[in-house]
Amino acid sequence: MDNSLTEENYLKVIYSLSKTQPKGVSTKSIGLALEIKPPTVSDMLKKLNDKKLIQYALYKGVLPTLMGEKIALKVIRKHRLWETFLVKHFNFKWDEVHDIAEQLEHIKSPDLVQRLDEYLDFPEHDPHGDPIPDKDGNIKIRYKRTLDQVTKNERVIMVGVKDHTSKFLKYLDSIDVKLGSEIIVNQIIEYDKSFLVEIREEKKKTKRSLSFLVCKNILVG
Amino acid sequence: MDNSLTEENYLKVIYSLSKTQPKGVSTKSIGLALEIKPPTVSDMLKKLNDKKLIQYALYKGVLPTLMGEKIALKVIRKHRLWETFLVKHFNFKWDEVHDIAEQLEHIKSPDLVQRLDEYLDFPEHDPHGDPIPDKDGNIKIRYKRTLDQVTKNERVIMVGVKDHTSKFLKYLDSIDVKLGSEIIVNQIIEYDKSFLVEIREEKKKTKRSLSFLVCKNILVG
DNA sequence: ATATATAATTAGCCTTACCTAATCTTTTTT
DNA sequence: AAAAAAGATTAGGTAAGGCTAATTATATAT
Repeated sequence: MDNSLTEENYLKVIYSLSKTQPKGVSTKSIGLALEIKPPTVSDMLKKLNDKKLIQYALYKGVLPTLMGEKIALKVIRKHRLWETFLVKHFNFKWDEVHDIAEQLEHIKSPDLVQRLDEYLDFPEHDPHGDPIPDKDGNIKIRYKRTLDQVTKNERVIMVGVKDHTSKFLKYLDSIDVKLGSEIIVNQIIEYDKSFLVEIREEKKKTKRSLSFLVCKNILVG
Repeated sequence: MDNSLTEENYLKVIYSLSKTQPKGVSTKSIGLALEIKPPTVSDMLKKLNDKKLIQYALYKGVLPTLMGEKIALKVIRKHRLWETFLVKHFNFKWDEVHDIAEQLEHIKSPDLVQRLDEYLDFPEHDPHGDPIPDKDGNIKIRYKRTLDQVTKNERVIMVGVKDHTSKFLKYLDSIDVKLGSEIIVNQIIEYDKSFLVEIREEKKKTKRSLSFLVCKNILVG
């Protein structure tokens, strides 16, 4: 009845990759994401297909079925709720919670998830701004741009990150960019596509130069 | 370096059983506790012995080494901290937390355990009255009797249970016996060794008859 | 349109953690 | 003290989830 930890991880990754590979997720990309060699992935795809959790035809990419998507969303929901919990109640930093949540997301107890959700007062986003699916798997996707798509003199709010690595998150900390920060694009340098911005917090206003790569990984709305 | 979930479960059970089988824990009892057949247990004992986590000689009982005990105590510490957390913060009942804690106890993050301990303000006992080992594995064992060892007219405090099954815990709920309850032994019925007691809470005083089996499973101090 | 490169799958193995059936050891009974 | 019973271990097998090497499909480039 229940899925193994390994199956859950495959479904989560397939679900996530399907957002950028909507025609079918490649064996290779799954292997890369899970750090598992392609032949092993092939075996598991057969298994998940037999269980009707993914749609799979030999040599074609895979996509989750409704069932598979539901399971993936449950795991993602738990992951994001736990991350929120760790940051809000245990004072972890946003760059410290991923690995722990990666373990906690596999705890099996619907009752526990429900109470966790209640304890957090039904949050809609995790500490990185990612939306938290509700208990029925509904996920609110609001339209977002990356900062590099913003035009000169626009004023936007930082609402998420695309790069979740600790390195990137710590860099954002160091330049005082956080969820909710107000960013005004003062100038765009044509030569390297870097942005000169003003970051506004409660009181502070800081001028910064942000590289194209950094802008590409900041979600604003 | 790290131990598998399975190894942790063996070490935990061997440690616990060593308290009642101090000369050496039998293969059979380990199998019964873990619901695993004796040949499987034999295999694992060899493995744990090779890792120097238990002392083992063929056909003799086993005992944890210092290393093994340390690992067991870490797992037990996590189990009891999580149980405490679930009851205190997520409003679970004391009979609902065991299975969830059985999963949570294997989450690997020393940092998380530390913050959990802090969040709970360094509790000394879990919701069943069992002592929680500190971060160095020290465990405060206070002398305890079971209620059946109490003599007539003595006044004692309920401090724990020996039977941790949901059935027993729910029975105690139903007769309003909880940690901290004051129990006065009014009479001991010779025929069936049942106890007539008075249970005192804040205001309430209730007279009850407790069977010998029930008394055997209530710890008082 | 074919040759080449890339990606995916099959074949064959390994380890972990289980199992049953058979074979010791040890303990208990008589 | 020998026989019987109980307990433990060995032998051989299974499923899950990994791997490498070899093969087969598909995609890309000339």
